Amino acid sequence: MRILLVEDEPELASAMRTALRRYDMVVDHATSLLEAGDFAASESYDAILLDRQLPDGDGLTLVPKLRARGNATPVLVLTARSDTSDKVDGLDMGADDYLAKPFAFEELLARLRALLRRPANVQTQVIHAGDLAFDFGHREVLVRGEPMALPRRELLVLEALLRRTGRMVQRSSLMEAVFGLDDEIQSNALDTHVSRLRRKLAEADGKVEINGVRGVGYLLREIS
Amino acid sequence: MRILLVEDEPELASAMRTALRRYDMVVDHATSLLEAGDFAASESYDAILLDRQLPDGDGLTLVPKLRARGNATPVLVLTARSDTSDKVDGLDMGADDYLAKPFAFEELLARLRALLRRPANVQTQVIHAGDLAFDFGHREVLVRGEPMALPRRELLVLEALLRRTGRMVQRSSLMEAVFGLDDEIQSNALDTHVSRLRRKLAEADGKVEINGVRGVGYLLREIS
DNA sequence: TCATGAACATTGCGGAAGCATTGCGAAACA
DNA sequence: TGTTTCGCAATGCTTCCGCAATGTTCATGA
Repeated sequence: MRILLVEDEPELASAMRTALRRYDMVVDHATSLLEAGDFAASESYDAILLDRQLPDGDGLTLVPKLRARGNATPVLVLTARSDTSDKVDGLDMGADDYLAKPFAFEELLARLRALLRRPANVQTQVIHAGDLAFDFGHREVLVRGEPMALPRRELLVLEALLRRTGRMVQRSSLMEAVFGLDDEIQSNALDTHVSRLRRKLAEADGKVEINGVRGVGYLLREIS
Repeated sequence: MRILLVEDEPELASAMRTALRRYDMVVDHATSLLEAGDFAASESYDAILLDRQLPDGDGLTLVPKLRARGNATPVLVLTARSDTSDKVDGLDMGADDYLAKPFAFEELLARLRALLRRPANVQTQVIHAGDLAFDFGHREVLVRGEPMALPRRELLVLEALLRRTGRMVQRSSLMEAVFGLDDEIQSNALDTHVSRLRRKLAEADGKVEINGVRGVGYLLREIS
């Protein structure tokens, strides 16, 4: 579990960090709104613990920014103020829960657990063809739901072909997708990979086929 | 929005009902645990407002029953008691939020809105694979019911893999889960942990296996 | 239609890159 | 302060990859 702690008071921050670590959480620590925004943008967290009183503004203002960026990370807001209208603000701005300081650490933990209970599986783009599913985000090929191990280069070939299922992919464009720019390949390495991929697909799936077209390139086709 | 209100005190119940209606919520009203259970089983609600002090027992006991039936309706617990340990109880039993009486109606509404915004809490607290059970609430691994001690880093690896049992977990994503940001690991530390974890799993369980996939990452698989 | 050459297909091989495992010293923890 | 755990580096091992050799297909032209 990875947590972003946004708290400028050094003592409290350090105590919380230690306590959270005791529960096997990996904690990143930001001390300002600005820093917090950067962290949240560049890393991915399971939850954010957010103090309101920060040197460069009200922590709450971070929440709508995150949401606008499509970041749905659960946010637990910590604050010294505890009257009702403040709570309402926090929850209405898209925070997920609210905890008034001072708090018992146990309660913090329990609330955190409640937030983390939600599914953590990030949805990524998946392309289907035949009985194949290619999960781009996780760089994984599934055959009828079962993962199939593929070497890196073959995976790249398959990816490039699947992105244009049923249509031609130029040889040059395949080369670029598989080898990039830096490698200067001077053999039939590409053909080799295509060949090996073909065999594996035939064994595992049998419903897709890679056709070569002389002088042009390759295309992947579903066979009926 | 359809709400189930579980509250035996007639006056309070009536007031809440009226207030909720004003916000266009459809309210069903139960006055006992038994009745609440029936309602929840036969109808479907967007949220449940649950008093703890009911004529036939502690309202909280309803929550695990619901969850066991696969009912993931958000539950907001209302109670006169407000010390920390009670709150922890409530949240750990699967309730989603907690509000101490007396409360401002505005806060109730804000918390309710926050609950309704959440994606349904479907994920269990415990993940099973082979003879393993990973209890997220208590941060503990059980092998055939017996607790198994694991160092922090290995536990993090296992957790990350179990959250996607049978599917790829990218190396980078594992690194994040295990080390976070601040550590700049420049060795094969991750491989080390995976290796040690492998050995322990093989000894203790034998029904799960961690497969490495070159250039991509790892996946945890149940072996048949 | 057949000969011919060019482009693609397949397969084995050696070097290399990536992973697995283990011991060790330092750091964290109790 | 004794114990556990962690990061690291050294070692051995498996897999992968580019290559080249060989086989196959296909278009072309006589």
